[in-house]
Amino acid sequence: MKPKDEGKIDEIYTATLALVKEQGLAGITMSQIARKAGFATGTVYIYFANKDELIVKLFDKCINDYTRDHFAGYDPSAPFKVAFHTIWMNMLRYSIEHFHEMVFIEQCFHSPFISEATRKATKDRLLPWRELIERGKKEKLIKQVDASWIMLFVRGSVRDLVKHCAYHQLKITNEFRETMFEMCWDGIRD
Amino acid sequence: MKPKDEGKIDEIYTATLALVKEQGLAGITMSQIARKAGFATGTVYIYFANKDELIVKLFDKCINDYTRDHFAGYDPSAPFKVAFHTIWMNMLRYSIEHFHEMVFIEQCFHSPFISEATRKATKDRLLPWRELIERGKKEKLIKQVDASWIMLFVRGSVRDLVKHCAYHQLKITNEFRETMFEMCWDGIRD
Amino acid sequence: MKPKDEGKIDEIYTATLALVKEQGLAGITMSQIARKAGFATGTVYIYFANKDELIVKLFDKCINDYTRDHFAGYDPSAPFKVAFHTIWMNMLRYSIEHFHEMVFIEQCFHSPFISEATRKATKDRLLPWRELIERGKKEKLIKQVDASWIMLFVRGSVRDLVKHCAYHQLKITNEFRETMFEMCWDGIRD
Amino acid sequence: MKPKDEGKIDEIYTATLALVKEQGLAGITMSQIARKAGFATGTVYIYFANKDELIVKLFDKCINDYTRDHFAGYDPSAPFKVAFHTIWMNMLRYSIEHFHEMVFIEQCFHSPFISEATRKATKDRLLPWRELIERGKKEKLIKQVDASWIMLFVRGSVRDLVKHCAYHQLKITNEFRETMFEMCWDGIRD
DNA sequence: GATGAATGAGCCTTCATTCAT
DNA sequence: CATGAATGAAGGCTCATTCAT
Repeated sequence: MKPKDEGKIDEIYTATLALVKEQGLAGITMSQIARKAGFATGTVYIYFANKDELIVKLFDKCINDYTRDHFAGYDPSAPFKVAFHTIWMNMLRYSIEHFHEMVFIEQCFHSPFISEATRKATKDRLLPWRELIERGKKEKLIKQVDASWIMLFVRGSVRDLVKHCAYHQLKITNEFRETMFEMCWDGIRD
Repeated sequence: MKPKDEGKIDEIYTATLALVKEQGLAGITMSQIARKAGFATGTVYIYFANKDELIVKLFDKCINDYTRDHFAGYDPSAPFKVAFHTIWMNMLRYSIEHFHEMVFIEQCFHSPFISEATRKATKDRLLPWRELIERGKKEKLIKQVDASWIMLFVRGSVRDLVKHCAYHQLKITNEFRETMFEMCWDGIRD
Repeated sequence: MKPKDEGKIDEIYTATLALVKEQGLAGITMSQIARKAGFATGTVYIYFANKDELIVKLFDKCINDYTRDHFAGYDPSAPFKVAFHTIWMNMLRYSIEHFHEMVFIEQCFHSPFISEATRKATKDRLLPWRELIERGKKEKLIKQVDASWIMLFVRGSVRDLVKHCAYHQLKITNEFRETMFEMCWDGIRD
Repeated sequence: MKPKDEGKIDEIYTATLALVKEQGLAGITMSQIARKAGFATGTVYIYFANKDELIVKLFDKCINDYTRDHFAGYDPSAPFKVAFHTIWMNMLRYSIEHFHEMVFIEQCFHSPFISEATRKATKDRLLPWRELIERGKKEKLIKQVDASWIMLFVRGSVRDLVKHCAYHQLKITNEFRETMFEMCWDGIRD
């Protein structure tokens, strides 16, 4: 008996992400995905009930990875700026290494695939990040501004920088990283 | 093709933008657009040769408006920070008042509708903005960082802030505007 | 403007019935139906939301016609045997002239298309027929047997006779009609 | 192909008949059959080359049983009415005890599975039944009517009565049997 | 010009059949 | 033999586009 090969799920995910990056959510087809992943159309339906489920499950996985990666090596007891730096760099790294995922998540937010509920659930996963910002405010290290605004300010700038680099095939140097970090930091510090 | 009723084009545009905001580029259909605009499917084809042309023309119009609006009331001979403030506020205002357009542009960037050439042509239109940044660098008012990075840093943060406000139906107060401006400004100033 | 041509519905029905007679409900396809009716596949979907709806609506129409036709020229105040004769002949005529419909109804009864509720609703429509049988019993003209059994005895024999004739392309003469009627009548009379 | 486990064939048959009764020939799938029979899809293909063969062989088996059962305990030398009674009761018993088979046979007649030839071959198997009818005519015990008509008259009424009982879960009493027999008999006797 | 019915190519999905284990 | 994952042809349905009114 041939057991279900769960590894195929990742191949399907990878193929989907690549196609969405190239063509957007509009216009990708199940047969394209299957072809790119290297098997027959029907095979995709062994692992996913339908296109919708494939997109939604991939979305969930991406959101999971995205939020989890923020906190790699994060030590909440470290000094604020150190902790902030850790998360900021994680955010940057994820965006660079998972550019396809970033694009996919963005496209999903305005699509018939993702429900309002899913959209809203996403932000709860970044609670420790929000708490860190609040701590920074309490320690008078950063501006007394609504934490959401700080978070968005940081994420928005990171995202557009990464996109730019991705589109223009720029290598992202350590110098770039630190320069960008300084800009963010200067923007929010008290 | 010289249609009598030029206003219909705008109604088609408005309908399209609203639908894309709700459902993304994926899943909008010509008949949906027509219905939302208030006329028959065939009518859309009197004003646009096909779906592709509709999307591309709307994209062009959006990019045009977007870039043009940056420079409303912009006086290149004003002091740097004043000029920068003008453009920054224009950018913010556009993003707020034309949220649908912003979403649409974003979705188009990863879609089969927009070619690589179109994508790249966009940035030429912001030349005066780039020149202003270069001037700020020369006047040692802002950091000695690649102008593109400054531009992206600014735009990215503005975009995510506006998105957040749009999704959460937050009113955007003058206090908010100035606070955000301060963050951007502190981020880039020397 | 091209108005919806309701006549197309009948053409679709006719095509469907012919195909079901030839191939059974199993194996008829929407494109076959469309081709036989003489238009494109998509056209069928202008008049019916999906295959299911097409089958169910056709089934309803057939049941309607079938039951209605029983009572053509039926005079409840006529002597029992005359009234019975009228309905019996109507039943026979319908089965002969609407052989396709008969086959279709039969196939639907054991199909995923027809619900239990629909199945049960059908028999209510033959109430006057049942009442006539009850009257015959009261007048001691026919056997004191459950009315359903009488009805089924009659319908079953008629159906199989008609099927036989249809399959063997036999002409149905008046002599045949009267002979068959006599058999039925002798079977149930007291 | 000499499969070890001949019993599996019967399980496949039983599963198929049950499914056809529930859903009709339309809409039954090989995997449904396999699941209902209790093994894997591929297993069915060890015993039958394909779906077509499965249906046709089952059809043949059903027709065989059906016709064979007519003549259980049948003594051609018995008086006509006794012999007729025997066969009539056999026919009724089969229809009751093999209701699924009856439905299946009926569905097959209008399906792409059964050829015209198969359809016609069926009736040859009832030759002794036809001969008995002819004998009854010669003995002036029954009406001088085409034997086929007599046979169909009898079979049709039996079938619909049984269907009715099956659908309404009625118990079939001996009284019912004899009453029905009387109706048939009165219908055909001279 | 405006309409919306008609068209048919193409997408999602199912399912008969095969085949590696 | 038995299994059920893999395959891909074919069917249901959608939707961009055309065209008769």
